Amino acid sequence: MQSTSAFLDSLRPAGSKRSGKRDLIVNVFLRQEGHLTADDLYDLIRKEDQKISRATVYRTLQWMEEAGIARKVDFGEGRFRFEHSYRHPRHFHLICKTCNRSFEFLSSDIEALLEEVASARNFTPRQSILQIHGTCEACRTGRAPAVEGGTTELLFARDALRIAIATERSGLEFYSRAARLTKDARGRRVFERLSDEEQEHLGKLEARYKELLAQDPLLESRPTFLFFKGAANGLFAAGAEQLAKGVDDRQALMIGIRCERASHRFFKRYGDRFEDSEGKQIFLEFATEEREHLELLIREYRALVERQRRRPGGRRKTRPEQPTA
Amino acid sequence: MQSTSAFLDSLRPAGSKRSGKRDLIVNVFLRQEGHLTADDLYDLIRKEDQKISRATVYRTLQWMEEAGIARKVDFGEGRFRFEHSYRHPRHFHLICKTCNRSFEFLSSDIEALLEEVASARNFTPRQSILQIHGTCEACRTGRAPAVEGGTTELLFARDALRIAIATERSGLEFYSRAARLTKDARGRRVFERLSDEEQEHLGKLEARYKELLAQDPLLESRPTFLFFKGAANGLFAAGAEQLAKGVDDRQALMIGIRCERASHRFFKRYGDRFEDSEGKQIFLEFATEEREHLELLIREYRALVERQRRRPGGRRKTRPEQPTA
DNA sequence: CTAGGTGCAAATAATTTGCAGAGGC
DNA sequence: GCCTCTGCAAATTATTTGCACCTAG
Repeated sequence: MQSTSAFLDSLRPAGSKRSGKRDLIVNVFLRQEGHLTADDLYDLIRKEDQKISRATVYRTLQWMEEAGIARKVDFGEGRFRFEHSYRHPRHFHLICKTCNRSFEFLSSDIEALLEEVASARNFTPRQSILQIHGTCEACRTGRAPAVEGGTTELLFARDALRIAIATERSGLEFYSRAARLTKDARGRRVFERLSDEEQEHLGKLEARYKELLAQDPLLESRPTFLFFKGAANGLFAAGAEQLAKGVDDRQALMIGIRCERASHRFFKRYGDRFEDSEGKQIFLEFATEEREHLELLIREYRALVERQRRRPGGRRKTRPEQPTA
Repeated sequence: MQSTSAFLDSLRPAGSKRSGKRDLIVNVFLRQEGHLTADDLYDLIRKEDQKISRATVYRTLQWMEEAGIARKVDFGEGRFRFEHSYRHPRHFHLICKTCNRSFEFLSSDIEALLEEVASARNFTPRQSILQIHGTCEACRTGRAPAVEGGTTELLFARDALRIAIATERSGLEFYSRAARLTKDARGRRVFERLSDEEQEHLGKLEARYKELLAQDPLLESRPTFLFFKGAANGLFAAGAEQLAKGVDDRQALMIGIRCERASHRFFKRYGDRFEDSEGKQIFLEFATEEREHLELLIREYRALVERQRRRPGGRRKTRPEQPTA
């Protein structure tokens, strides 16, 4: 965590002064893992400096919120709790009413549905709060679970990386199959090129995944943080299946376009969520790469349609779909 | 609303006394539509009786919560609001940070995902809070929307009835098609019978839907309350499509079983949600009917497998699936 | 030297509680 | 008559603020 102080300096708003008290409070706060009440934090601070008052803790908490270091969360207890947002994406909560602990998760599926609901109601969403209240495993069974949660940053990186890898695998499958099936020579070359790129990128991602595992030996056995059904077999899996059923060159390109678009959107969404960390890099790089593929495919699609129009082949009932970025 | 008082009497817990003050507070509360703070309610009460104190309002609110008349909701404003739960299913909220109004919705899709998340984390969910904070249409565009929300009870009944009707339509399609395709005479008769039942039930549901519309002429144009993608074309739609692709008698029964089970679950889930109202009747009746169909199909399935086992036809690689309720 | 930052004590805001009297059953 | 309900005022809890003093830039 050596970059923490650099991060803090960068976030210090203009016209604010350094102060030993504040630094102490911020540091103690960032050292904690869970969701603290103002009083929890006050007690912790008091252990290191008897002379800090409650008011200062409250004021610093407010300052941290404005600075984007802390997020205020409300678990319906009649007082607020705070979680730090440094390398800690926005997420949802499971809240145990027995032990008052809370667990974090994210669901791409739910987030997509939330967007649909908001849009159906002509509502502009800014932030969503989702809490599942109930009883955790430990409180129900009376003994500690085999593996604890671990840090959110690592879990998030792990899950997104898994999705990225599955996507690359299915993309590789898709493009190499498409290259085999495509009759049009130019289109085939495009698919071959993309297949090579997916292959290369896949290698990189797998290396990153290994690095991640090295940081926490139990990482693979920790519970899921990011739920995303659509990506279980990769975002290209459905496309690859469609290819097997037989499609023409134009359709193959269109399927590729849809898959790349889904993939780009996914990585853009979650890349943006990271405040500042290695994870952000991975996802945004990925999103950019997918966007380039997408644009390449769209150009190819347009070119193919144009060539077919000039040299019409079989009859065609409807005008071919027009792709958009 | 003439059954309100009967409802209240039934909910009055043992060892509690009638009191004019309390009755007044409860009645004023139930007359309101939105989400009131304790103070909003106090102000309203004060208009009718100057001599009621804040403490009594708070105490009555607590009593109403215990009695199941009111639900405490927390929109993160630092104080609680209350909504009445009489004929008012649990739901989620869209909260406008500009005008502080809130809008209600429900999503079967999201609820299903929430259950999956909880189960993946070995968490026993008791209640979920879902709030989308943002800006409502009126605040964004500066003018009132064409049609307002209406009462939740009617909207819920409307949406669930639409889903029920779509389900019956697709069920009818499924069973009549299955009856045409089934070679086994006994199986065919089962499908014919179910087809007739769906037909009859469909008529009933459509009549109920018309009654609902009579209660609110704008009902059809009001925004969606209950979101459920899976049911857009009815819960049997996918099954009917599979039939078209060609299946044998046993597979047709199995598809029917799956569809009935999905349908039973859906109506059970939302029927249970209604505290007490006509809607509850509709859904629970429906759930019961679907359950009976389900059991009939399972019996038939077992009988068919048994007959086929005794008089083996073609070779079969795997043992046929065993259905469960 | 001056705009913040800090401690202390008092203020606020929502909600709860102790207590004595009022009123159902 | 007993037990619950009610009003009033005081208490409680989480959080904020006024003010005098302190300190970094």
